[in-house]
Amino acid sequence: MRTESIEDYLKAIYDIQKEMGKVSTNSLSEKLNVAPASVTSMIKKLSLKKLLTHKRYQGVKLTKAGQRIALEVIRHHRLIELYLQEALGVPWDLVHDEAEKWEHVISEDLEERIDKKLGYPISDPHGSPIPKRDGTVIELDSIPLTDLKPGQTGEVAKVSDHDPKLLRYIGDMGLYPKAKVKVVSVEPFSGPLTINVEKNKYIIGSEAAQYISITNIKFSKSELI
Amino acid sequence: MRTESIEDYLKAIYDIQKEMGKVSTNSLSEKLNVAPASVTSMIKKLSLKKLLTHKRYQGVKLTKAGQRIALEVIRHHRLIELYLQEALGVPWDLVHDEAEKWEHVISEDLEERIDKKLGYPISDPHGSPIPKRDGTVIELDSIPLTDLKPGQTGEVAKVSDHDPKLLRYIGDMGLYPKAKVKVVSVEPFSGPLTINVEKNKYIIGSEAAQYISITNIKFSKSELI
DNA sequence: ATTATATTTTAGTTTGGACTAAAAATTAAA
DNA sequence: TTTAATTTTTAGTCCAAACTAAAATATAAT
Repeated sequence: MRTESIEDYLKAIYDIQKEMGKVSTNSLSEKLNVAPASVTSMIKKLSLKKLLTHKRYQGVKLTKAGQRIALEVIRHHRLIELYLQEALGVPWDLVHDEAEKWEHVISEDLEERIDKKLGYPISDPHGSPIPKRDGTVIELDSIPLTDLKPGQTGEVAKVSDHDPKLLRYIGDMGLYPKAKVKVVSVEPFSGPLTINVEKNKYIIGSEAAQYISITNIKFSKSELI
Repeated sequence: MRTESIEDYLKAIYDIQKEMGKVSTNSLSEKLNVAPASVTSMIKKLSLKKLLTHKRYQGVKLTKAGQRIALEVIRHHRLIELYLQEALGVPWDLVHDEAEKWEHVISEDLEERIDKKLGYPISDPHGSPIPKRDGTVIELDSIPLTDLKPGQTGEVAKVSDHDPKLLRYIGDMGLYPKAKVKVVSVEPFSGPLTINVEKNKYIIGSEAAQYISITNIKFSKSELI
C-alpha cells in the first residue's frame, strides 16, 4: 500500500537528496518531525518494498520506483500550490501547508484538470519546477543569494517554502521568482547583505538570504540594476 | 483528536438519522463498509467524547457537539462538490468521491475562499443544502418520485449521490435539480414509471426513481408540463 | 589508539482503527 | 412461550506508524 506516511517519507528523501546530497536517518527525522527510531523502521519497510536502497550509516537512496512516486507527489504538491494562489488567491506563505494535505488525496483526473486550467505551468509560486506526469523534472541551477559578491546582479530563481514567516518577509521585499536583485554590499562573518530589488534598497540577514536562490548572475557597473 | 474516521462516522450518522430516523449499528456498518464490531467500538469511543448518546439496541443519536462536527464536514463536502463542478468542470457523478477525501483536509480559510468564489451558494450539485458555517441547515421537504401519482408534476429537489452510475443515468435524462417532471403513468408492483422531463419522455425503473426527490408537486391537466 | 561524541539501530510499548469468531441480548415466528 | 433468527457486543488479533530507552556502531578529538 501507498500510505500518506510513505509518500511523505519519499518526498522528504527526494528533497534532502537534492539539497544536501546525502540522506541520513537524522536528517529525515528532523525534516519529518519524527523520532530517529521511527525513521529506521520506515526505511526498513521502504527498502523491502524496493522503493529505496540503504547502506547502514551511509544514508538512503531512492530507486527508480521510489523516485517515481516522490515526483508524483511533488508534482501534486506544486500544481496545487500554484492553483491555490492563482485560482483562489491564497497568499504564497499559506499555499504550502494547504497543499501538504491535499497532495495525498487528489485524483489523477483532477490533477489533469488543474494542470490544464493553469496552462501546463512549469514552476510553482516559489520557483520550484513542476515535474511532468511522466516523471521528468528540470531543476535549473542557481546559487544562494549569500554567495553573490558585491556588484553582482541576478534574478530570483526560487525561495524556500519551509517557513511561512520567512516567506512573508521575503515577499514584503518583492523577492518573488524572476525579481531582479543586485548585491550592493556584504558584511563579513555571515553579516547582512545590502541589496537592491527592482530599484528598492533593503538590508537582509544572511540567515534569510541563504534561502533565496539566484540565477542568471552578471556583473553590473551601473548604480541601478 | 478529530480523526478522518471519526468525521466519517459522524457524517454517516447524520445522514442515516435524516433518511431513516433510527441509526443502528448495522446500518452504520453497511454505510461505512466496516464490520459491525468495529462500529460498536467506535460508538463507545464517540460516546466517551460526548459526541453522541447510545442506548443499547436502540440506536445512536448525535449530541449538539457531534452534530456540529457532522455539519461542518458535510458543509466542506458539499461546497467542495459544487466547486469542483463549477470551477473545474468535474462531472457530477465524480465530484462525490473527490470531495469525500478533500473534505477532511481543507482549512477553514480555504473553505471561506471557495464559499465566496461560489457566491455563498445554498445547495450542492445534487440538490442537497449546504449548511452554514454556524451549523444551521435548511432541509427542504420533498418526496420520492415513486410516490407521485400519474398526472402529477413537480420539480427535482435532489438526487442521491451514492452511486456514480446511477447519477450518470439520471443525468442523461436531464433530471438535475430544478428540472420539471411530470409522471405520465406508473406500472403496479413497483414497476417502471413513464415520465416527461422538460418535454422529453422517458421510462425509468422504480429502483432508480426512488432516489430522486421531488418538490413543488401539482396536478396538471395539460398533456405537456 | 583510546576515549568521547554523535548517529543509527534494537527492543519493546502505545494508539487508532480495523478484523474474526463467539457470546449475549433482542425481536419475530411457530 | 419456547424456538429461531437477527442484531449487537465481547474478547482477542492484527497492522501501520509512532514513541522511549538502551545498545551498537561510526566518527572525531585528545
